[in-house]
Amino acid sequence: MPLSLRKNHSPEPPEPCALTQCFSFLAGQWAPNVIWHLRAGPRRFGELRHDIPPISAKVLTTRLRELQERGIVERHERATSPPSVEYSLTELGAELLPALEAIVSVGERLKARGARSA
Amino acid sequence: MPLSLRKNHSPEPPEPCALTQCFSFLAGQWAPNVIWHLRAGPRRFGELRHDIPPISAKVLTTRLRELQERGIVERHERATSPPSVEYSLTELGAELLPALEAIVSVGERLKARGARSA
DNA sequence: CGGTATCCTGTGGGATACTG
DNA sequence: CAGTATCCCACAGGATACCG
Repeated sequence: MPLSLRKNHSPEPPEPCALTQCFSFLAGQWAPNVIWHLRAGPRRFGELRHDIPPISAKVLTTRLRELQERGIVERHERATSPPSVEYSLTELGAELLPALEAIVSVGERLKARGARSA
Repeated sequence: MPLSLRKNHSPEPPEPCALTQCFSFLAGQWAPNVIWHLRAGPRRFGELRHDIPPISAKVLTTRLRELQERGIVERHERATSPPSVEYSLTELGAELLPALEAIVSVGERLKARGARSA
């Protein structure tokens, strides 16, 4: 049976590629971590910087700006001295959490079962 | 209240960073797509190449080799002419599917609600 | 504290050509 | 068909320095 006649599995990811679409919300290896560390509530820039292993200020800023533009996180600035800025998930952003939780839980399981990760 | 005294949210991702660990299984933007297109059963190299939007042979090979080493996919070669090679998910690899499904479904929802993705 | 500006690098990934 | 071999590049991300 020629290859060309083989039915295309993947009855069709509802869109050209829903997966890719979806991963675009998590673009850059740090975005998921940012979202993750905001899951319990608002958090300040410096806190995020320390929460998330070794992320540079530059990259953190960049990711936060992106996530803002995509409506995933919100920025709240308070005019104090020294300055204080809090970031939090929007309602939209919160919707990503179940997916991240799924990823975490499967990651744990795989690790427990001895899968190599790098 | 000084920043340093603020309780660390994220009661602790069970490990240093389970999320990161977990994402490492999906490293490279294509890996998830490979896994995804194997979800319905074994698939040949050329089929994957055509299933997955515009992935180059080189990259597909690379990702497949990696996923093999991590015990996520299996390679089955048949000594025919022309050669035929099928790839499939291992039991371990199949465990990633629920997470991918979660990602897809949330991606759909976000798109429907007008979130920008890039 | 919460960033920006600059510079630099690694590497994921594309294009093209070739092979068993 | 199922790759390998080369070459090449964009760009995510790190380091360092500086600013309001």
